[in-house]
Amino acid sequence: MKHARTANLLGALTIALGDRVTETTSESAGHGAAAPSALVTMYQTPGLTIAALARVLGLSHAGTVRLVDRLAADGLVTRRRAGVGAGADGREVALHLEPNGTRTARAVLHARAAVLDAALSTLAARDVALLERVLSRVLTVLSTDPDVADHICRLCDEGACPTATCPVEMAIAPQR
Amino acid sequence: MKHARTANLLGALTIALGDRVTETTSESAGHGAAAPSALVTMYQTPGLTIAALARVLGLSHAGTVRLVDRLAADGLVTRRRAGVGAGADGREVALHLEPNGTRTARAVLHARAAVLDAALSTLAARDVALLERVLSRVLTVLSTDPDVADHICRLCDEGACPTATCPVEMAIAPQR
DNA sequence: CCGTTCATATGCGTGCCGCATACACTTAGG
DNA sequence: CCTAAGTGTATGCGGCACGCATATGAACGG
Repeated sequence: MKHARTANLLGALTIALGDRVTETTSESAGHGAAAPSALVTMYQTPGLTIAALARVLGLSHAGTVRLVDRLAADGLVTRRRAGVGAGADGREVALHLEPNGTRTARAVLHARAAVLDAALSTLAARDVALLERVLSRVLTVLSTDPDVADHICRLCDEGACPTATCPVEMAIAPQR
Repeated sequence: MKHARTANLLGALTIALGDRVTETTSESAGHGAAAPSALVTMYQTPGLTIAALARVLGLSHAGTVRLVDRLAADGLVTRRRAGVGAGADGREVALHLEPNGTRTARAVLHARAAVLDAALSTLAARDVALLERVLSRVLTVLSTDPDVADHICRLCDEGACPTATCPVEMAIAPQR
């Protein structure tokens, strides 16, 4: 415990922001805590299979099936047959957002960004830049393999942080 | 969205650390996600009532009753009659940790600190000091009233961050 | 063809929560 | 006092979301 006080403050911030992000994104999506991540993931990676989505979300396959059921019942998501081309696998399902789902995913990203931006609102520009550097370094430490990386970034806005510059992606790039 | 990339990295860190802290503390406590906070709160504020604990945890009163039921069934917590003195209220219950509960609360705090400290492990001392200052500033912004403050600090280690120096407490001190 | 493997789906049980209500005790009014 | 309102705690009930075990249907090697 080399940095007890800093660690404790970091834990408090994690709770404070985590609560607020979970609350606002769930509300935006009109579903439980897992739905926002699912919508954002499908928004940024259209055509995902159920199994792939389950890995990103850290849910069981069964739980992911039920989650997609709920989102589909709400008209946010559709299951299509995957791979119309040569290597088609009739068992797989390709997940795509409906227009409503796309709007909802954008709303989720917007709600999340609003919470996080507000937290940074009183920092001086220099402090923001320094924080950005430190955050990148910490995220690099936590990104141990591609599965973990996808899980960490399940709610990320790739527009704000392109894959090419994402510290999480760069940390595990050799393992892709 | 003035600081889109920094905000996004902060969100990713919130998810990464939040997941790990929730997982390890729940495992340490041998119960669900709310139990660690409950144990730590009772550890640092012995004799709390159910209503007060419910406010800190952000649960309904009924949910808190059930949570205490589970912890008591496990031999971690006892309900005692509150206020043996003059202003005794026979309806109130004073929550106290059993020896096992105290050990478990310490294990929870240790597990949390281990996760957070590991995240900071590769930072230079200067960067840690900088981060500590920035975190304090951000937490100040998020601490709007005493209820929010108690909720943010529900899993905090007061030994690592005494009330007198806690930015969350200082921000809402005038309202106490 | 036939068995194995794999992706998806479903039956069933569980954990944890909230709402509405009941109960226990306190306090204020007549 | 005795009654009525108020407050802290507890319980009946239902729901959401998840996991485990298993079923269904498609792909592929032999």
